Amino acid sequence: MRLSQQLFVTLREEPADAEVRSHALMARAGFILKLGAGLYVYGPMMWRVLRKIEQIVREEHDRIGCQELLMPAVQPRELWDESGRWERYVNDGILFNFRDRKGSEVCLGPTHEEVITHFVRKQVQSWKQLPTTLYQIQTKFRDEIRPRFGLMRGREFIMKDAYSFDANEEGMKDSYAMMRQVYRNIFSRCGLRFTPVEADSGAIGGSGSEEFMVDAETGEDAIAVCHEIGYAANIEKAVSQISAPAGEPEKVEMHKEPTPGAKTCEDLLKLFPDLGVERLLKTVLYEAVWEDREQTIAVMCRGDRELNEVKLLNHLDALNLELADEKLVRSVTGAEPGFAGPIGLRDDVRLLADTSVEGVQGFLCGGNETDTHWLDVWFGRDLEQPETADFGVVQSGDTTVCGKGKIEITRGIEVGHIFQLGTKYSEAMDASFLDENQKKLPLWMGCYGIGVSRVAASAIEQNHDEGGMIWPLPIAPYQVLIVQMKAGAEEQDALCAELEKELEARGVDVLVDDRKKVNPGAKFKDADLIGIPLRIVVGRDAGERRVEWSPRSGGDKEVVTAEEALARVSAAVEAASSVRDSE
RNA sequence: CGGGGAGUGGCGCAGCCUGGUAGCGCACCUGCUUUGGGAGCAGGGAGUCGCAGGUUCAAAUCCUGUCUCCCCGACCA
Repeated sequence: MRLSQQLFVTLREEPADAEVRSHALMARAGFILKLGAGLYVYGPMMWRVLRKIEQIVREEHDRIGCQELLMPAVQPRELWDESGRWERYVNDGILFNFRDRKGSEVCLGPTHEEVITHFVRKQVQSWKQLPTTLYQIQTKFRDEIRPRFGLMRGREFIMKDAYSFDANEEGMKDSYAMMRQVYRNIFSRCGLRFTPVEADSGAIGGSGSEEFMVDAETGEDAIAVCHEIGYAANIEKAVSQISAPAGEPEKVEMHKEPTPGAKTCEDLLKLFPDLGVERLLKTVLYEAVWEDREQTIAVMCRGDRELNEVKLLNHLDALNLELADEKLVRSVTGAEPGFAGPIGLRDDVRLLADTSVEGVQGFLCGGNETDTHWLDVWFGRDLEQPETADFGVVQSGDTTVCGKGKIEITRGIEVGHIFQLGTKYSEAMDASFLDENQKKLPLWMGCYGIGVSRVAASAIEQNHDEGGMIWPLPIAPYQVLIVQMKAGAEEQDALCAELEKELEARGVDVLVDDRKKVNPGAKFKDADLIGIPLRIVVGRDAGERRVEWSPRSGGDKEVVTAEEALARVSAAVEAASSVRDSE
C-alpha cells in the first residue's frame, strides 16, 4: 500500500480535549475523529487495527468451537420486560430507547443477553444440542453518564459478546473455564500486559465473574492485588483482613462532647488527638431504592476505612444507592450534615455497620445534634452493635484473607469481563431443553465480553512514547513501514517497489511512505506518531541495495542489505504470530 | 444529576475586562529553491466569532436564554 494514495492527515498539535495519551495520539494521527461526546469515527488506519483485533478474537473463539452470528442492534422492549431489566436500564439512564413509527418501544442494544436467550430458546430443544457457545462482534450503545478518554468510555463502541449454554452447572463452569483461557490467549496475542481479577457482576447478574484488566495507571478501575498469594480483585469486590485497634480503652460513661464545626474525621482528630482514628466511627447515610420502595440506610464505619457502595448495594439487594443529600440528613438526624451517629436516628432508618467496627469500644460517634458527638460509647452497653457485614474498601497494606499476604492497590483498564450467569435469564425467559429423561430443565448460561475498541486504546495506553504510538505487531495497522527518503529518485523507487512486492508476496502488511514533497524529517515524525512497529528506511544507499533497519520500539538503527531487512521482517512476523498464553 | 470551564478559518490559540466591523502559529493552494529528524522565500485561499434574542449609531466584545463540548464529583458526614 502506498501512503501517497491514501487519505492521510496528521496534526502537529494535540486536540485540546484529549486527556489520556491514547486519545491524544490517536486523534493527532487521524486514527479517530470525534463526532460528539463518546462518539468517534474510526479512520482507515484505526479500522485496520480494529479488524486485526477482531480477527484474533475470531480465531481464538473458533478454535474451541464457538460459532459467530450477528444479532440486531435494535431490540424490542418486550424482551427486556421478560428479563426484568428494562426499568433498571431506563432508570440508570444508560439505555438509548425510543419508539418506532408504530409507537412500540425499542432500544439500541447495550448488551444482548435477552436476544441471545430468545434465539436459543427458539433453536435449542434437546440436551443433544448442548453445550453450545455463540458470539458476535458488533457495535454496542450505552448512553454513559460520563463518556471520556476517547475510545476508553464511548457511548457507541465495538464489543465482542459471547454466550455459552450448558445442560447443568458443571457444564457452565467448564465452558467458563475454556472461555477464560480463550481470553488469556486473545489478550496475550494482542500484546497486552494484563491481570485477571475477581469482579462484581453488576447489572448483568449471575454468580461468579472475572474481569481482564490491562495494567495502566490511567485505568478507571482500581484493583487489589497480592503477588505472593496470587490474589487479584476489583476494588469493588476485594476483601481483606484488618486488625482491631490495640489496647483496652477506659470504661468511662458515655457522654456528649461539644464539637463545633468538626464535620470530618480530620477535624475530630484535632479535637481528640489521643483517641486514634480507629476509635472514631463515622456514620454515612444513604437512600436505597428498590423496585417497590425506598429506605434510608445508615452505615457505621471505622474512621480510617472507606465504605464500598457496591458491596452495600449487593447486601441490600437494592436497585440503586445514593448518598443522602443535606435535606435528608437533616430530616433523619435532626442535625446539620457532619454529625450523624447511630444513637437517636429517625425510627425508619435501617442501621448497618461495616465489619471494621467490630471490636471497637469506647469510641466517638456523631451525636445527631449539630456541633455534638458522643464519646466513650460502648457496643452492648450504650447501644446494640448493629448488623455487620463487609462494606469496606480494601486498602493498600491490608492483610489478605488467608493471612499470608499484603494487598497492594494498582489500576487497570477493563477490556474483558466473563460471567457465570447460571439460570437467571433462562428461567426468566423460559429458555429450556429436554434432558435424557424428557425432563424440562433451564439452560445454564455464561456470558463473555471484550471491548474491541477499548483493547485498541489500551494497547496505546501501554505502548507509546514522546513521539507517538507503538503498536504491538499483531494488531498494528501495518506490520512494516518503508520510509522512502526521496520519492522519485530512481534507485529508491525501484528498491521500494521490490521490497513492497516481496513483502506482500510473503503475506506481510506493508505501507510505503512514498509521499513526494514531504521532507525526511516530517516523514520520520509521522512514522513515529503512527507507530508501525517494523521500519525500513530506503535512502541514499538504495543503489547498493542497502537500507536502514529501525524498529519503532527503539533499539539501534542499523544499515543492512535489502535481503537482510526482508529476513528480519519475516522473523519478527513469525515470532509475533506464535504468541500464545499458557497459564 | 450537581459543580467548574470552554465554544473565534481544518487544528492550536489571542482579541472580550475598557464595544468601532477579526488576528497569530500550524495546516492548505501556486511558484521557485531544498531533501536523513516537522525546510526557505514569494504569492494566495479560507472564519455571518456555537445558536437565538436584547441593549446600542455600532456587538466576537455588554445582557438574557439556549445548544454543544471538556473537566471534577457522582464522595466520608
